[in-house]
Amino acid sequence: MERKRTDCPALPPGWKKEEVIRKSGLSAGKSDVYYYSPSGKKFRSKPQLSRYLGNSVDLGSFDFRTGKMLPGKLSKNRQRQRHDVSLSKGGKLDLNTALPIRQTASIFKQPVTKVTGHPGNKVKSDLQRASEQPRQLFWEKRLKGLRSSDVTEEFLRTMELPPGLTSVAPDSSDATLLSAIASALHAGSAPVTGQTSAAAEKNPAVWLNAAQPLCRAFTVTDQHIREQELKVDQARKSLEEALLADGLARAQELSL
DNA sequence: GCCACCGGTGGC
DNA sequence: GCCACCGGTGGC
Repeated sequence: MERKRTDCPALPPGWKKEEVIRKSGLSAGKSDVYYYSPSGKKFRSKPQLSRYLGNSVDLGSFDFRTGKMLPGKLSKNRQRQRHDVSLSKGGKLDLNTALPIRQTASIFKQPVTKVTGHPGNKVKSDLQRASEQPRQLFWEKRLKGLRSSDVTEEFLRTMELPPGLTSVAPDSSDATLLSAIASALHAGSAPVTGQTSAAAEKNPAVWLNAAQPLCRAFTVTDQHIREQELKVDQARKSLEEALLADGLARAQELSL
């Protein structure tokens, strides 16, 4: 019979795809496609597969019949997906933007792992470094075009960056740089210093400091600090005045 | 009771 | 008109 269970390139090892040709009836000659999970569960439609995998997996561009990811096939779900790129329904970090992620043509997100324990490896290993996750060079480029919005889906106003901050990434806008710096501040506890090696621009594969955003090194002067202090001071004064006015208004309301 | 298999149909 | 999806059932 025409019964071939094959590996499926878009699915992890263990998943099988099967195509069964109909032998009789009005639909003889047509075929049905089934998938089998590693545990042996049979799937006969994309919705069924989707339900099983949960909403953390995007099957939008997965073609059930061929078993491949079709780049041109972005479903109507696309609009929705743009809004919650980094947070899945449960509020957990979605690996789609929790980096680094291997960019393969698989419906499953595959985190990058760093292998340091090759047998026979004579190189002295640095235990500190071995424990840290590798990061993909220029991953910040994937922040491009993403903007924050409020609950009404209205775009929020973005901040202006000080003129001293410039990007080392090719083809990078101010907005992307802002996202990259914000990500660095949010994701790590280390201070953001930017790329301190000038060689990073010429040969990023060797010299780029992946722990730092794609931002040229900058210096913070006493002047900068004073300006920032002034801003905070002004903000505090404004707040004080607002609270005072509010308190007066309430008091007046009560005495009426 | 299970499931391989084909029919029927809703949505495009 | 096509076909993805799923209901239904005959055979085991």
